[in-house]
Amino acid sequence: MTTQRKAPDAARRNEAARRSILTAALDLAGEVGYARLSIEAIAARAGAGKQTIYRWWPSKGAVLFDALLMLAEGPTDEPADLPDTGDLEADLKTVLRATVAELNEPRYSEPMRALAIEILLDPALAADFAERLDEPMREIKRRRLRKAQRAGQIGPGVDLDVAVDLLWGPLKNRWLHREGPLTAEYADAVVETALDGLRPAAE
Amino acid sequence: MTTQRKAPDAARRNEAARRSILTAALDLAGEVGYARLSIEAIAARAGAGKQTIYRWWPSKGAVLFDALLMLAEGPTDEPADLPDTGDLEADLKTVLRATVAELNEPRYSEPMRALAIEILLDPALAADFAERLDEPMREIKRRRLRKAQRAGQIGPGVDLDVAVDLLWGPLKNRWLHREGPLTAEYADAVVETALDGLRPAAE
DNA sequence: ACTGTAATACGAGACGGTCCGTCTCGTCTA
DNA sequence: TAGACGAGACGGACCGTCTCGTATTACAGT
Repeated sequence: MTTQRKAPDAARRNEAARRSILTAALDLAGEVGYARLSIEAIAARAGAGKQTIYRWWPSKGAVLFDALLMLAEGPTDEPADLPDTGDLEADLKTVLRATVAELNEPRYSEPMRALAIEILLDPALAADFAERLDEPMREIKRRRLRKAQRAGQIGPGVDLDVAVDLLWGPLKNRWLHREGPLTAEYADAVVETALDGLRPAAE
Repeated sequence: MTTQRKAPDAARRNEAARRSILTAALDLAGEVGYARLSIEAIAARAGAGKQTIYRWWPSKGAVLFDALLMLAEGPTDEPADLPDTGDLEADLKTVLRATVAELNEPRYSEPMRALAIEILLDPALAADFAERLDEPMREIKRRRLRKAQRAGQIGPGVDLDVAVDLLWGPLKNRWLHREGPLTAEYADAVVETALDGLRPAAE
């Protein structure tokens, strides 16, 4: 008794169909938003049968996930490491400003928002996303902060996970909940306030 | 030509039906989660007709919103102001620990999560929520921080909106995205780190 | 290398199911 | 007597599964 009902043959997979499905998912997510995004519409737009989608992806969210991975695989791959010029504040501003720019780009932002919402609804997708993208990204951030901590630019008692939450969390919130405009100035203010703290500078 | 098709007569409203619908919504949200929460199920559970729901609420999210307001209207009403003992750090820890406790209470947390998700999908509900709950709450937080700033416990150059984001944002993120356990210790660490900043204490 | 055959992914869409939001009913109440 | 109420029928949108006939692929055996 196998748990798998069917194991589709990856060697026979139609690459053109895969690409047109992912592209259709991205386009539709950008055009109609998450609430009106349906697998039927994706299949119709892609000129694909619904079964082709269900054969290769377990859920709508998984399609979106792969679609965004395809979009991210641009010219160069692997973000590897965060910049380290020795100036922590400048480096963080560079990174967060880049994030702001990306989140203001509808081509990325709308499908990403759709994925974020789907993740809230689907624990299996959440686990997959956390393992394949979120946790690796967090480790990259943690690594940059750890170097800064060793260099004495971050206090020795600071929990680096809390530090990551403080730096990237506010941006994520503003973006997902559309709480306010996402600007480079806001990113800078977050970095400065997180680094210096709320208390006035000690004399 | 009126925009309103019908204006139901509030004076004739059945209070028992209203309460049983809101209670059913809360119970179902807690039992099956947002993904499986349907208006049909709420009506069935409440022993109400679907039309009764559609007559008084514009959307599923609006029902949840009212249900949570009903739940919050406990013994005493009006949270009014955040505590001010003069010790900003202690006061913030008190408040955030209370928030943590509330968010760990399934009776509040599950319907709240359902509402949070619905808000992401429904701009009209988002606007309503922001106006009636989120912005007033933010103003209360801002007011407490402003007092601290005047008392010299927060730097004069600090943007209080950014400060609110730094203090409450990480908690909200952990809760909504289930990124990690929501503990009093985490709340304390956020307060300490946000107040002191990431940089080592100046000598 | 060439070609025949079996396997299987593919596009298309039918199917029963759930839930949507609207619409009648007949009843009950203010 | 007007209007809210419980109940549920209705058409429509998608869901996820299934069954077609077609097209493509892997793997023979010569």
